[in-house]
Amino acid sequence: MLAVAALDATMLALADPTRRAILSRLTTGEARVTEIAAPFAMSLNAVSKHIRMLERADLVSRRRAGREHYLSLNPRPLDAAADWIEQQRTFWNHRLDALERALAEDQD
Amino acid sequence: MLAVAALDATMLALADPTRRAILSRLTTGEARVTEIAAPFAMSLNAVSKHIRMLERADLVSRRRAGREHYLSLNPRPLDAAADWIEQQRTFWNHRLDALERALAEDQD
DNA sequence: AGCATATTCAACCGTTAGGTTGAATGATGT
DNA sequence: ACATCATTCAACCTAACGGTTGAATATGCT
Repeated sequence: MLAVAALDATMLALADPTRRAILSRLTTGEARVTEIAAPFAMSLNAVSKHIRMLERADLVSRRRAGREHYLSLNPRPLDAAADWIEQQRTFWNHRLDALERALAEDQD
Repeated sequence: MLAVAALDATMLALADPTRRAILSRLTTGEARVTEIAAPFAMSLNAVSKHIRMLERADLVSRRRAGREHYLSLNPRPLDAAADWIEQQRTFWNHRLDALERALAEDQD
């Protein structure tokens, strides 16, 4: 139950291109909210909200240093997302293998 | 441009748990709309809409046989999604390596 | 103390997601 | 021809998303 809900939150967080860009930015290392917001053609507030969603999905964590908030990436939830996709491909390939075998039998 | 938009559509389609369940179902092979809808506690119409979104993301394609529509999985767009996630992890690890080297230097 | 900076909170707005119900379309079977 | 089955279309609803602006909060600087 909890694992499923966690994947839901992760996938939802990844659905938005701005949030994906924020995560990419954070692979380089920590950054403050203002720094993260700078490249985007939207208000600081909008970016702040995106960051909050990333925190809810536990993809980002926050370290307060006075008035500055340093965000950092937490890549662990990405594992479950990658696993899900990998599973789909695995099952898909199994099915294709079965199809191939069936076709081979037809030729006999 | 197009590649980015395609990833957007894929990620958006994957964001919903019902749609992910539909994709999982389709790894087994083709299925009709009614069959796909059966397990879900929602109307056929709702599932039909989800399927349309999956088609828009090119994750599912449709073969009409009389009044029955057979859906099948197209896993190719998943590659880009998996690649994106893998990139994040790669960059993240590079950054950690750099950190380790920095710490090692500090000890000299 | 007073001003500037970093960030969030709160209220609002337009669009879309996700669902419903009811009617329309189109193919099947008798 | 007719009733049934498979699916979509259309209209509607509510909640959430993604954005805005303006005020609040808290820290830092001089």
